Amino acid sequence: MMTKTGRMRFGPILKPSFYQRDSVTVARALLGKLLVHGDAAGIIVETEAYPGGADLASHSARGLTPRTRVIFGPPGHAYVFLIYGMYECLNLVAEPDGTAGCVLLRALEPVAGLEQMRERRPRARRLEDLASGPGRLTLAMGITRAHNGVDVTRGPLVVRAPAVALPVEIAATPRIGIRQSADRPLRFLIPGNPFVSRPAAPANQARPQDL
DNA sequence: GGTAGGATGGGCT
DNA sequence: GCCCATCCTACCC
Repeated sequence: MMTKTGRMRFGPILKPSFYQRDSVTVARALLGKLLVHGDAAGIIVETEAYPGGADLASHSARGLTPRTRVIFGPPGHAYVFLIYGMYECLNLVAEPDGTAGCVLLRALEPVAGLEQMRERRPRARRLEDLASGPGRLTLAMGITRAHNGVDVTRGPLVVRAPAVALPVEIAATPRIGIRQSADRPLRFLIPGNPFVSRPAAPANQARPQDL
């Protein structure tokens, strides 16, 4: 989904009903949508589903705590947490209110506010490295733990549909950097997109006839 | 091209 | 006290 020509046009903000589905459905449906924060925006090209319940990789697996409260709350809100003492990761809460489940946003293809994003990521040499990883994504977009719990169906941090929806090919792979439930194919990405944090292994790439 | 190791702090046992 | 849903640098082909 390289958009070398012209300006990306934004469609409507995704409504709470978009998020009020199971986390795997939401993780797949978010591919090709636009994360927008102020002037900065990017196409979501890589996600991971963190269903609650039996998935021990999910923060919510061990129940309701001060940290996991947001994940059990209403859909369409941001869950932001600190990882490795240094970086922050943005999730979008899925599932109905009272049920745990969220989607980690792992990589964006930047389409707007590039100058601002480069200022926030002075070390990123290539455009492909600006937001290609969960920690890089939050840095580039100016998202911090101050955004934990905010409603992403009402600005300034929102997800929008593109003005012209395009069919999105989806590949599924194991999630990155986890030990529990490491084999479950709950990472979703647009195969061949150069902005993903890591390419899918060829054997795991969905072919057009599989969709 | 590749990988090993360190930085750094909150959550939970 | 241990475990991380990570990133960057140094160093080695």
